[in-house]
Amino acid sequence: MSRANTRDHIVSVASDLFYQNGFNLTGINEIIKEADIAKATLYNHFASKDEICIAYLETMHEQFMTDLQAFYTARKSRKQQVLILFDFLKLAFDQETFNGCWCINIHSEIPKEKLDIKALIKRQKSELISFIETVIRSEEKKRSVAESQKLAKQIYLLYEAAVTESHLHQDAWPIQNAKDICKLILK
Amino acid sequence: MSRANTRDHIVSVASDLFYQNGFNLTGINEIIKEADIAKATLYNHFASKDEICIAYLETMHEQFMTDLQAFYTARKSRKQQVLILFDFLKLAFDQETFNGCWCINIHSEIPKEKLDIKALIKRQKSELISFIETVIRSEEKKRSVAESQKLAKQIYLLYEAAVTESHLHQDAWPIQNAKDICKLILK
DNA sequence: CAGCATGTAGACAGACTTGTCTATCTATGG
DNA sequence: CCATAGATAGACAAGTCTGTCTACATGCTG
Repeated sequence: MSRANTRDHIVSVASDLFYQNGFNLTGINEIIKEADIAKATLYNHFASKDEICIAYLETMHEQFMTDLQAFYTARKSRKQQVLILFDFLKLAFDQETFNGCWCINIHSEIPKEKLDIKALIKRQKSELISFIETVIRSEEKKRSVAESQKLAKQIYLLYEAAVTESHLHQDAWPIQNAKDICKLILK
Repeated sequence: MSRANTRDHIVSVASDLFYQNGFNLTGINEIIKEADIAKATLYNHFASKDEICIAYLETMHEQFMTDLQAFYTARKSRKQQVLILFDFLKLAFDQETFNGCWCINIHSEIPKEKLDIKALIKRQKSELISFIETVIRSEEKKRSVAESQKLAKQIYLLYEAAVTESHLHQDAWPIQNAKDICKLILK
């Protein structure tokens, strides 16, 4: 591991630990041990555990949006493109590392007073809604701006439910059902 | 506080703390302080913090189902009865103490290995699905068993999304949108 | 090669965690 | 009233947490 990548390495290791075990149940000492770095190194890169949390959210989100975009782009010839959202989720669900929505997990764990983190999560969710809206508007069926925005929000809700509930129930039925509903509201 | 109610009192105090501040961020010492009891008293009633958690989930669920049933029973003359689910949620959302879904919060916080707690949450969610199914089947429109079950699951997903996302976004739009979708799928 | 930015090991501080335990007190019910 | 179940205050144990700090080492770049 070169020094140029130390920060990324820390975020990567912390991300895995946070996502699998939870933020509060992952201690600083575990991160440095897993990352094989000194504590001072960690604190050279991050002022606090909360900053690592923010880096975690940012990194996960960026990767997620990048992967989703690529998934979408590779399937641009299909009808009802937005349904790929659920196919994308199904692939994630089938991974052994799937542990639900990291944003929801963090949101459940952190104190209410951590407004910066909560605001970040909201922004990221809004970006997802915007992506969905973009996909919808790219389809043949023309809708008004208001319609598209409402539809995007509704599809977002379905997607979010599918993520959280497939994890909670340890089953894919929420994904399939959410997709079925999505087909209905697209008509 | 009479001794007959000590256990209930502990659960009540712990429930508020867990729901507002999170399970992991609420310590035993805080519970005994808030409940104004001795530590030995707490451990006389519960073998561990996990047992308090289970009592918390059971108590919250029981209260929730009781309240929901009452809410439903008081409105049995309306069409599309199942939509009251979202009205019920809106009332909860408007409470200052609203903090999302306690099951989801706990589910996000506890280690994967706590299979008993996860199983309990699943059972409780299944009870909610069953309730929704009962409501659906009581309506004029006749559906097959399979149809009712699928619809119940779909409405459940909408409800769950509405709870979690209204909390996350600190806004009621997820509730309204979920309700709109529900109207659509009921046709 | 040399200087310096960054990394190291790990001690330290102060706080907190969950659960165990003791001697004594108190509320309840017969 | 009396016996007992349950409550009390709080010490104790062993561990963990986050963040600070020191003296030294090492990798990188000019």
